[in-house]
Amino acid sequence: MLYRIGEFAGLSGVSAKTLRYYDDIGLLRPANVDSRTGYRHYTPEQLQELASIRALKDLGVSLAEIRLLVSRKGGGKDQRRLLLELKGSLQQSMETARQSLQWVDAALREVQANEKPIAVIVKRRPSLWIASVRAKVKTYADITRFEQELWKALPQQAVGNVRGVLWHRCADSGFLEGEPFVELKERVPARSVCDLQQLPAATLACAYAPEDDDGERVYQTLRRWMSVRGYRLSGPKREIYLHPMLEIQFPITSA
Amino acid sequence: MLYRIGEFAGLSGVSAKTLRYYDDIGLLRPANVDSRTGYRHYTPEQLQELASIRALKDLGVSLAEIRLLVSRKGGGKDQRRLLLELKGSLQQSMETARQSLQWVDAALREVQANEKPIAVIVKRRPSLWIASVRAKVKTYADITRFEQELWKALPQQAVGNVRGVLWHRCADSGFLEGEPFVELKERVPARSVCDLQQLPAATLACAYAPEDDDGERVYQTLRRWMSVRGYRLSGPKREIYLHPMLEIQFPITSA
DNA sequence: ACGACCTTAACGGTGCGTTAAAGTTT
DNA sequence: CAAACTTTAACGCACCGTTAAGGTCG
Repeated sequence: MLYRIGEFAGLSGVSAKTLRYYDDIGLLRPANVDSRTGYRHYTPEQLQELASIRALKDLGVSLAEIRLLVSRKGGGKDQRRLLLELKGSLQQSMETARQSLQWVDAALREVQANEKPIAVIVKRRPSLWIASVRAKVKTYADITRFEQELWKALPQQAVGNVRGVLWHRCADSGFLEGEPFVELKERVPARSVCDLQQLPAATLACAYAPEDDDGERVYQTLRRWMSVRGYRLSGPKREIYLHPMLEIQFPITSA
Repeated sequence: MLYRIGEFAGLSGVSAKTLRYYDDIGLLRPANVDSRTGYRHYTPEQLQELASIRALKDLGVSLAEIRLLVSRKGGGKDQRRLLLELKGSLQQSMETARQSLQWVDAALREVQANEKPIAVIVKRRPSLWIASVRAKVKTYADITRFEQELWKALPQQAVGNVRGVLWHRCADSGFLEGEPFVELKERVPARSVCDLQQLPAATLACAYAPEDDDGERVYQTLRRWMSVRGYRLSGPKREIYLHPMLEIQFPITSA
């Protein structure tokens, strides 16, 4: 008993086009192909094979992976490994969805309160040579004095585009400790007024605020974003000047 | 202050190619394009806009939807609606992942026990004219007698390809009640030995067994599959003959 | 003038749906 | 002979990555 493609499609609930595609990519070859007409013929057993294929696909396995499994149908070893992998990726996608849900709920509350939701994105930044001065200050505004001092101490042609402040301690801890810095495009001789160092490469959770804003809402959002995802701070927070914007960066490591 | 595409790409963590694509599809137009050279220029504010775009994308929103949101930035109404939709789809995908996880765990146990996991697929079937005889029997094999009776009572040219049994009661309930049926390709006059009726359209959870198997494992798998997903049986179970296979179908309705 | 930028254009990959033109079966 | 099937071939979708060939900037 052999089925032609249309009947097989009807029985299996898969379109004829999909069956032809599965033939083309070698995933499910018809049991027989008429050499004169090119008509494809399938057996009832192939209904079961197709069901296995569709079940795996519904679990999110790619057709290429399914083909590997079906072709080298051998190892129970391979099967176990695939299933474990699958389990991992499913757990991952559940966790991602859970976190996204938390974000959406927070965004709904913010929209309710007529505030614009704050977007957080993750970036990788390479390490960077910088010149900086570290200072304890009473208010955020006080830090600008040190920025100017740093600026004047350096040869202009060596200064890059990136400028900002590293915050080692923030208002929560009783006093502020900031470290204005500028990127260095070239090596400069050491000097007394500032430190030369490498800002380490890092993975950063970032968000933006207008420069004239105090950014408190952004800081709060980033802190919550990290705690929801189970990240920890892995260094001083960074503020980057992008007039008229301010980019606030939290260096993170997982757990 | 304007950035060229490369610098903007570096700052935002998005590739220049992606930025060109976003320009092409009208999702993020550069603030300025040099009419002579075609160079694109971006503002710092666009970093924030881009961050919102990427945040939405990471939540699984399509670029087309994001474009709609960004362009008609008006209604908080629209925003709320989108967020609620998003919440729904996220909950859905979490639920799907949860169910898939249960399946994978079950499959792992089966592989452990050296059994081949049974694939379940869902199909929609249209309604079907059938002729049938209903009978109470002691064992599954006893039903074949009625199948032959039905077979002999019908004009061969009216009989279609689909043949099987509807099970109204199975062994669990103390006795068996089955109803062999055949598809009718054309109307036939009523006759005493069998009923003529329409098998209703249904959504079916299906799995396969070799015809010589009793199919108990398949039944058990289908029952568990339904309970995990919160489906209920919506009619008699169907067994379809596809020699040498048997397709077992549970008609389902959600919850 | 050299390298590091920028431009458009084109193909590739996934998993098919959707015509279109032509041959086969009943 | 017509209707209902089948075949291959081609384009399209989303979201870019990846060359390739050629202008621009410092």
